[in-house]
Amino acid sequence: MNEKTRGRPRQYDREQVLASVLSLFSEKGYSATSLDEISEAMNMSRPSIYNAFGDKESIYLHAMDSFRKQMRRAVGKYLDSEYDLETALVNTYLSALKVYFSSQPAQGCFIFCTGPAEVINQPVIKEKISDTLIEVDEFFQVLFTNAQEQGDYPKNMDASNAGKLAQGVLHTIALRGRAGESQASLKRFIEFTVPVLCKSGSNS
Amino acid sequence: MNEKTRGRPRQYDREQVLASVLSLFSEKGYSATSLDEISEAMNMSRPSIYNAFGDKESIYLHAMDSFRKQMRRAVGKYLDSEYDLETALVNTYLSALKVYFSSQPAQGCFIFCTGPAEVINQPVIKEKISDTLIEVDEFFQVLFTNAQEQGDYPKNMDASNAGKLAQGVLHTIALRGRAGESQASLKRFIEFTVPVLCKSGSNS
DNA sequence: TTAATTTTGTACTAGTTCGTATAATAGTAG
DNA sequence: CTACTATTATACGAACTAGTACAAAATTAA
Repeated sequence: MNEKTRGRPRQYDREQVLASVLSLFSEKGYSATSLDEISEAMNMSRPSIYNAFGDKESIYLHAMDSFRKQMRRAVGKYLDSEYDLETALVNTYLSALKVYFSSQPAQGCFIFCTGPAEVINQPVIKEKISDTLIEVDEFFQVLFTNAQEQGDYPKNMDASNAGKLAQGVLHTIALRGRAGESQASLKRFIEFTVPVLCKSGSNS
Repeated sequence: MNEKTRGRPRQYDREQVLASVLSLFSEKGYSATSLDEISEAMNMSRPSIYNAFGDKESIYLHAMDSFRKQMRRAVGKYLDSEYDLETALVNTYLSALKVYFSSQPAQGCFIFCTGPAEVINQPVIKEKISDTLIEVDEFFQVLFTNAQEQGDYPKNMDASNAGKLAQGVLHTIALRGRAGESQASLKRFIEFTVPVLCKSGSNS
């Protein structure tokens, strides 16, 4: 790619304005956020936004991608590591919790707190959420599969559903945080939950 | 209360129009639903709606109450019954699943799929969601406490957090259903999950 | 009948919504 | 210095928005 391109140079930084609009959408949700507010948050004129990111739905999809990247950066390291299952799960949840509580008041998971409302009439958003579910399910499934190989988790357990349940914990933490439950309370919940997810040894 | 009241009689049935608007809000979420659409769905003129239910936010709150009643009717019976813990949990989840998949496409839980988006800027909705979380947590906690008394669940386990985890399963099922995951897949997930919730006997 | 009361229907308003047409601006290429 | 290209700014428009003023309608009470 060329270092310098022709035409008037951009005044905005792509990552930065995406972070701004992600924060805005995370606060107000998709439908309640107007393009005027988006324009102000991004510090870009409306036509510039359209030129750069497309229409409102497309901006929202970009924000979803941005959030997913942020989460991957936060928890990706627990995938290919020497952590045992329990440690990996606890660290993953605590890292997620940090993101969910990174603003005041806590806003939980951008995708699972603001996305589902739009799903029925916005097939593209539905698709993106479904895709996110699959990615996170696979993330957790890998943790359980690795643990099975290392004798850390019973081999007769279904790692796929175990992964889904592990993501379920993420969902409820996200919702609860946004609804006002305290971070301390959710940490206690995590401490209770992780052993339950791991030590279901006496299963059929 | 009087059987016959003065004034022009109502043309609408309260329960019926609440069901209509609940269905509409469930599909589109709070912010994306206009009063024109509400008016059409309820088959009531705008001023009549204001007279009966107040402004848009108030209508939404009424819809939330209506949904909570519906869920209580669906799962309340598993509270004071002779069911053992595992059966009560499975039945509760399957009953919820029935509600979540009662329309095409599945819309999941009205409250936890459409509510969280509005929470940050609508304190009253946040309050109602928080209240719902507490009620459902207590519902599940009772199941675990009863099981402890009957020797069905280890007494050294924290029934409160167990209840929260049990509601978490509800959250993830609701989200996943709305995002397109199949009912059959979620049933398999429930079958996997319930024993995990119940049989964590070898815990510290 | 007449008055009082409640619901309903029409019509309106002031503000907001998303998206775009058009032109100015700021750089590169030759 | 002239073309070319990409981004930005101004301004607009047609549609929709939540909420309400006002009068008509339908009932009960006296």
